[in-house]
Amino acid sequence: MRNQQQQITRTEYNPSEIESRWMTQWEKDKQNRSVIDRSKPKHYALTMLPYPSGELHIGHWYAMAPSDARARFMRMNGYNVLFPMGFDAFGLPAENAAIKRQVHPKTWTYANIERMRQQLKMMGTMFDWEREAVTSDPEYYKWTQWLFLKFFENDLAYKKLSPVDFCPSCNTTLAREQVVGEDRVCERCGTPVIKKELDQWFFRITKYADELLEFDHFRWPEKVMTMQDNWIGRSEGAYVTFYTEDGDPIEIFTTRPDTLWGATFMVLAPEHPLTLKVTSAEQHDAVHDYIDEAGRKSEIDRTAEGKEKSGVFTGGYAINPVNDERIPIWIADYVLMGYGTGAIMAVPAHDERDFEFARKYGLKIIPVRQPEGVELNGDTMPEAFLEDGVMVNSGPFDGTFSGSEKGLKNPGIKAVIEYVEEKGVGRLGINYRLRDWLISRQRYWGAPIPIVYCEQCGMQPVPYDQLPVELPEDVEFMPTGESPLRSHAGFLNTTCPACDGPATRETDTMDTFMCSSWYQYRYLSPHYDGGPFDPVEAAYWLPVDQYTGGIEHATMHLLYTRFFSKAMRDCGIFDPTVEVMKEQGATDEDIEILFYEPMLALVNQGMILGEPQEGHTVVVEGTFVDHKLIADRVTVINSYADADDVASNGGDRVVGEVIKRTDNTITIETPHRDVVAEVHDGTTFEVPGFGPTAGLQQIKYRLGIEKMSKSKGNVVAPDEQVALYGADTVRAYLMFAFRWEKGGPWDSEGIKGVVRWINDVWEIVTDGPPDVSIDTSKTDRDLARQTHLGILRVTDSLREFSFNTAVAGLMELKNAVQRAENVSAEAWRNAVETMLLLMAPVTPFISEELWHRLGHEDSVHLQSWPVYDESIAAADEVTLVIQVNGKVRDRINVPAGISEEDARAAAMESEVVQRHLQGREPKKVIYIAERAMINIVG
RNA sequence: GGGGGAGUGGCGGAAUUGGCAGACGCGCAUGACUUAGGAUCAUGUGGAGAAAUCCGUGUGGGUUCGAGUCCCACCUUCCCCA
Repeated sequence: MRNQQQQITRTEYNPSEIESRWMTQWEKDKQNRSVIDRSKPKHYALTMLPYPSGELHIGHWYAMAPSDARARFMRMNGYNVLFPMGFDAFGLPAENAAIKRQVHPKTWTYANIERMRQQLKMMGTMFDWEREAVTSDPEYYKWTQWLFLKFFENDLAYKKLSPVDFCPSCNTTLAREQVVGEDRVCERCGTPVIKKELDQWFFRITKYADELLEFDHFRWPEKVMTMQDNWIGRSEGAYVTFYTEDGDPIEIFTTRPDTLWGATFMVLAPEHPLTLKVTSAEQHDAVHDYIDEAGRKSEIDRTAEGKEKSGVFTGGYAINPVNDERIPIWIADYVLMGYGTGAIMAVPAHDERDFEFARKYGLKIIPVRQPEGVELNGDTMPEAFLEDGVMVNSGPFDGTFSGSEKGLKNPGIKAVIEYVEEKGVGRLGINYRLRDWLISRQRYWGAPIPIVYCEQCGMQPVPYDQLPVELPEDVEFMPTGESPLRSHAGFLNTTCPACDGPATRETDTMDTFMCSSWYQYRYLSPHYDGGPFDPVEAAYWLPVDQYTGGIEHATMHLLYTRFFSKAMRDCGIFDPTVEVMKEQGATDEDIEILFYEPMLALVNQGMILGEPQEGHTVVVEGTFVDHKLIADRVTVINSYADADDVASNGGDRVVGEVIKRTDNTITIETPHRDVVAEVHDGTTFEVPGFGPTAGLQQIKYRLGIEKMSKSKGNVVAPDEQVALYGADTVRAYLMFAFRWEKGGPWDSEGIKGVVRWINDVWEIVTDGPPDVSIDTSKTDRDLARQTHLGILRVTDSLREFSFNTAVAGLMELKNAVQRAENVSAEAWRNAVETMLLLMAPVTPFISEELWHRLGHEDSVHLQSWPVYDESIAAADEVTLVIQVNGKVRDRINVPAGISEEDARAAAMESEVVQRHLQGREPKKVIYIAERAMINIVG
């Protein structure tokens, strides 16, 4: 029986009313305003800021809602939490929208921000909106430009003529990582890229390559560190100089100097400056033809594995500096001028590509490393030898061990590098795959690069007091291949800061990755005008303690932001912060942490994919022309059985499931074959619920698990889900449905479990405590025990970002409270209050509402996290699991804390155990007290 | 080709890191209440079997009193880089 009085006050759960009310209240109370409070430990939680594309989609929710739950959890655990939000607002889509819809990029961007900000608030996040930063605000990009100038002053920004990847469709240059796939297409639009020579701005990220390889100071996923490691691609080896017979030096880089004695020929890139010089008269024509041909091929065509390698002998020879052998010089297009030195030494015995090349052109192969006790023969070996071995044919090094391992850790490599250095023919060399960061974009909607060009004084930085260099709003931004700023006279023409003479501005804008490389600092003081951030705020909040976001940023954003923090350090930008820290008595250790890394911990969430769906079952009537059905009428039916209800009009007719849809056809799967039906202007559609407006777009087709996209029609709109179930339910479902790191397809059935859970919680609390008069001491203790087990489970889960098990733990606790019919009001209240506290990070609105309905005045979100008490959680009785030879045979209830002897005695009394022992004496008994398990080996 | 993940019921996933496999939820089944059920409630739900019991975490081997978890080989699959 439930308490009568409480039952009267019971109301239906109405999420939209509750949520809008609390949203307003929290804002009024400034509940989420984070200010410096030195009495508490700080926790800077950060989640990647969105691009303001127009609508907040379910992926944003999936990334942000769990991050928010974690931040709220930390706040209840006594931390002073900063959890800011902003917008990465510069970028190409704004310009595309401008071109397509005749709206100004600024108008479009800021309208989107306005809308998305409201949508974000609906989510119930604890974002401190007073710290919001928008990268396209002049008060933001002023400091982006300021940082550029600092880098420029410190020789970390420079300009050079450089071939760049250019997307002819987006009409812009692309960074290396924005070109994707085997076909080398534009990341954004899929168009194949072309090469273009342009004067470009670069950041000297390669200067930090080694430092960026240090991953000691933070807790990042192994995967991200590996990806960055590969991306930087450090290789240790040697630069060795060969000479042509005419005495011209050819420098090569090799990661395997231990194979120098096996270099039987050299290969130059066709573009190598010495190519023509070494070419003999007889080979002149062949070499010229080859160079022409190579010039027409793309880099991919030239280097793709599996492609047959081609080359031409130049007729020239070089001398191998370690053994004075005369070796032929070839040219081949698989050697690229832009990589390394544009020349290689070829060691066919120990390199697959060189081996293939040597066999094809009948070049000499000399093994210089072989397994012990085996003799390799260059003429007969079937493939290059790449395994561990001992050096041979290598002069002084014969007999030295040389493994397959690369780098200085390999004794053979180390010894040979020392040898060539001593001999003066080579030196230790470290090569990186990482290139300098190209930041120039020939685009309008970005931060202008603050440089002017004066005919008298040359390139001049814009003085700091003239920042920001503002983007003019009245521009023509149709794509021309040049920056639209170039045709804007008011922007372009300026005066030289040095001589006051006429000058022109740099019209390139900065890569938006630059804006997002330092936003974590701007959040601290988005309106501060004394620098990029307020040192007082920075001294307290930095660095970021917990970062969350998508794995897709592993090698771009996350590498760039690390570079930024290190470059900023070297430009002295943190000096004022250090001063403040010192004044406040920070230890050297505290200060050191500031410089480790921008984000100390990182967790990557996965992706929400589209829900698989069956296609509509349809009746299509029309006329067959060849094998194509020209459709006059398409009728959606519930099942095949209903097909007869669709009156026939006498024409051709097909019934089946729609498995595919294009702009003007649908494919129908029938028992016999798949039929393609083409629709025309006169085709009528009958789709239940759509009436006369129904069209081809309303026909659902079969869909597997795929990324959400508008064209596939599998997009889940969070606003609709919120309208249906409330924000708490959507948040909780996203946390419950998958492992956060993994993600998965949306399941509109699966959300029901969360709906039921939330409704049950609402009922339990609004119904009030059970009305009992009998003795409740045992049931009270039971409920308290389960409550504390719940505390343990939810706490551990949230700490570990295991949101799905946190929600599972909350559901278990709800089940326990629901089942507890005979408990005292006090025990009930303890359990329910604890449950609401544990729910607060996950479902902030309903937790707050019910907390207040229990009579509290303070917000649930400002309470302390419940503390687990082991003694309350301990059970009086436990189930002893009895195994015989490792298999579970019996379970018996025994008092908790039973001794090993007693457990053993109890186990041996079990009939089942005796049966399985078949009279044998136990050889051994293993008792695991903490698992209440005993294993009898007999 | 190289590097890194991941394979557990019909499905999403748990499993205290070597100790009761399948928590929690979806779905499903049976029943109840219902004009109705895509609402709600109750019970059940890895497979086989009447039961005792046997089988079971991609496959094959190994270590161990004990393996989803550790080791070796293989298969499948996803991501990243070529």
